[in-house]
Amino acid sequence: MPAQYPIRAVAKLTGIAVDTLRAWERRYGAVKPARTPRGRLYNEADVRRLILLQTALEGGHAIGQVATLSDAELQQLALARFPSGRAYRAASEPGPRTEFPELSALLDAIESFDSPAINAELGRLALLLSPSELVHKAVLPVMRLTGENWENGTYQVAQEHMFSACVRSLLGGLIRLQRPGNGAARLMLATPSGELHEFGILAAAMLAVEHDFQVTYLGPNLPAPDIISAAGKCAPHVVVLGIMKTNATPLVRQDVDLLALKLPLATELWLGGSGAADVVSGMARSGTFVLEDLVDFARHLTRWKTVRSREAGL
Amino acid sequence: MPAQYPIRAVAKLTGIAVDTLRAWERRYGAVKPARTPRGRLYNEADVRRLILLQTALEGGHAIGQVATLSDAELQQLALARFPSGRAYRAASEPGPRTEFPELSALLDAIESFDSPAINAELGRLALLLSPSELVHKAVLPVMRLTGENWENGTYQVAQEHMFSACVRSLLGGLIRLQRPGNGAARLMLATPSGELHEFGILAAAMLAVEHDFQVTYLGPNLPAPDIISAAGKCAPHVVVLGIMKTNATPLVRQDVDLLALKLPLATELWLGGSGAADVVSGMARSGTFVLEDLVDFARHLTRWKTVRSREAGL
DNA sequence: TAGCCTTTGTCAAGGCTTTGTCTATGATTT
DNA sequence: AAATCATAGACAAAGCCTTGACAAAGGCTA
Repeated sequence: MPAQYPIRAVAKLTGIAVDTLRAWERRYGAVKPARTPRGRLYNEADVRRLILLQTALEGGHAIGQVATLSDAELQQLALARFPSGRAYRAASEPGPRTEFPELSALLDAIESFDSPAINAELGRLALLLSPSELVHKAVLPVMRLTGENWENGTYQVAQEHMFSACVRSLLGGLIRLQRPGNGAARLMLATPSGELHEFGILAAAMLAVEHDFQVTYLGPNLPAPDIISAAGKCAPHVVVLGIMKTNATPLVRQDVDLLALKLPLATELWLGGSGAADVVSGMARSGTFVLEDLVDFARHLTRWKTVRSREAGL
Repeated sequence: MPAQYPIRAVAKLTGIAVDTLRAWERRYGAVKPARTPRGRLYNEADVRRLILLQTALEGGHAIGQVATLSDAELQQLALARFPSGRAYRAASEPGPRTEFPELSALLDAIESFDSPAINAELGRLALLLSPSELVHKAVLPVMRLTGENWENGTYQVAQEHMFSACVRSLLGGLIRLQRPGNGAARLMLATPSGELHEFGILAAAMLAVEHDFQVTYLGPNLPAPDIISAAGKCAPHVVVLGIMKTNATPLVRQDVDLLALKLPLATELWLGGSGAADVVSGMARSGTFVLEDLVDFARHLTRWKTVRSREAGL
C-alpha cells in the first residue's frame, strides 16, 4: 500500500510551493497525481519525480524543457548536473580518479573532512538512485577509491573511517524503513567472530529490504553458537554470512562448519564476501551457496522468491 | 494494568484540544477510547496513535486522510521524511513530556529477535522523546537491561548485537540530520585504536548535533596519528575521545598522551567513557577535560558555547 | 545596447469542502 | 452549586480547486 500525499505534504517534502506544483501540472503536465473529491493525491513516484525535476532545475535547466522528460531521462540529467567542466571532461575522457564524475562532489567532501557535506551528498544520491544503484554506482566505487587513495598515501585512515560511518548510517537508515511485512521471507545477516567488516552484510541487508524480505540484522563479529541460537528463535529462511578474504582463517572456517552442521536444514546458508569461497571447501550441505558479489546476491534473492512462490502454488 | 487517561489528561499530554479530540472521534473514528459512565478513557496506545496523527498533520496531511490509517501506516508516514535539505522540520519542540515511557514493547521485540519491531519501537520513541531523553530514558536503560540479561544467561550476545545495530542506525540517522551550519563550533569524535565500543561517541555526536555543533564523526578504532592529522585538516575546536574501562590499556594511554601533545593548543581534548579517568594521570595540558557521563558532556557543550560567545562579544 | 517575446513563479477571485472551535443542553459526581 | 463530561448542531477559518493575470527574468533580434 503506497503512501499518498496531499499537495501540502508534497510541498513540505520537496520545498516546492503549492502554487508552483499546480502550475507545473497545469502548464506542462509535469506530474499527474491521482485526483479525489478532496484534491490531488501524490504517490511516492510522483514525489520522487518532483525531486528529480528540482535537481534538474538546480542544474540550470528550465522547467519547460525538462517537465515532460521521462523519469529515466531526468535521472540521467540529475546525475550529470555537476559543474560542467568536470562532468564534460569525464564524459569524453575518463578522468584519472574515477569513471563516475558525478561522485566528485562526494570525493571533495571526503577530501576536506566535511561530514555534513558527505551526508548531504549521500542523501542526495540516495534520492536519485535506487538502493541497488546506490550501492553499486556510488558507495562501492567511492569505497574502492578511498581505499586506493589510502594505500597510495593520499588519504588517511580517518577519511575512510569517516566515510564508512556515514555510509553505515545511511544504509542502516534505509534498512530501518522496512515495512512490517507478515508473510515475507525472513533473512538473517551476520559476520562470524573475528570478522569485523560490516559493509557487505549491511549493503546486502538493504538490498534484501528492497526485495521485501523481512530482515534481521545481527551485525558483525558474532560467534557461530550465537548465530545458531538466534536462528533457533527467529527461524529465518536464509542466513547470510559475510566473510572477507583476510579473515578466512581456520577459526572462521570452524564457525562456518558449525553453522552448516547445526542450522535447521530448512534454512539456507549463503556465504558472501571475498573470503567466502575459501571457507566452504569440503562442505556438503544442501542449501548452501557462495555469493559472487552483491549482484549475485540479488539474483539469489529473486531465485528464492520464485522457488518459494512455485512451492506456494502447488 | 495499563495506565488510563481521561480526556483532559490526553489533551494536556498531546496538546490537542478537548473539542478536537471529540470531533476526530465523532467524525472519523480516529481513536476509539474505552467508555465508562464517567466518560472516555484513553489508554497508552490511543495516546501514541494521537501523537502519530499529530506528526502526520505536521507533515501536511489532512486529518480526514490519515485518521483511518492503521498504526503501522501512520508510523511509516511519520518516518518517511525526505531529507531534502530545505524542508527540515523545526527541531523537536518541547513536546509532550510523558513520564517513563514503556520500554516493555522494546524489550519484547528484542526478546523475540524482531528487528522490524525494534526499529518501529525505537522510531516511535525517537518521535516522542527529545534526543537526550531518547538516550537517557530509552536507549541506555535498555542497553543496561540487555547487558544484565546477557550476563545472567537470559539473553544471547546476538540480541545485544542486534539491538546495538538498530541503535546505531537510529543515532546515525539523527546525526545525519545536522544542518550545514557555517559559523558553528566544530567537534570531532573518535575512539582510539583498540577501543571498539562506539556507542558512547555516537550518542555524544547526536547530543552535539542537538546543540548545533558541527560534528565530524570519525568512528571507532582510530590510531592517534590519524586523529591528529584529521584534526590538522579539519581544525576542530574540540576533539572527543571515548574510552571504556576495559580498554584503558597502556597502549590507549600512549595514544591519548600523543594526542595531548600533538593536538593544536587551541583545540580542547575531551575524554569520556568509563575508562577516561584512568588514562589522564599525569597529563598536564590545558583544555583537557574528563567527562563523567553524557550529562556532563552536555554541560561541557553549553559551557563551551558560553565561553565562546563571551569571547566573540569582546 | 535597446527592445521585444517567452518563460515562469506568484497572486487574486470565486466556489466548494474540510475542520477546529463554540454554543446549547443534559447527566453525573463532588 | 460547581465541575466535568457527554452529544449535536452551527459557524467561521482554512484548504483546495480552477481560471486568469501580472511582473521579473532570460533569451533573442535588430
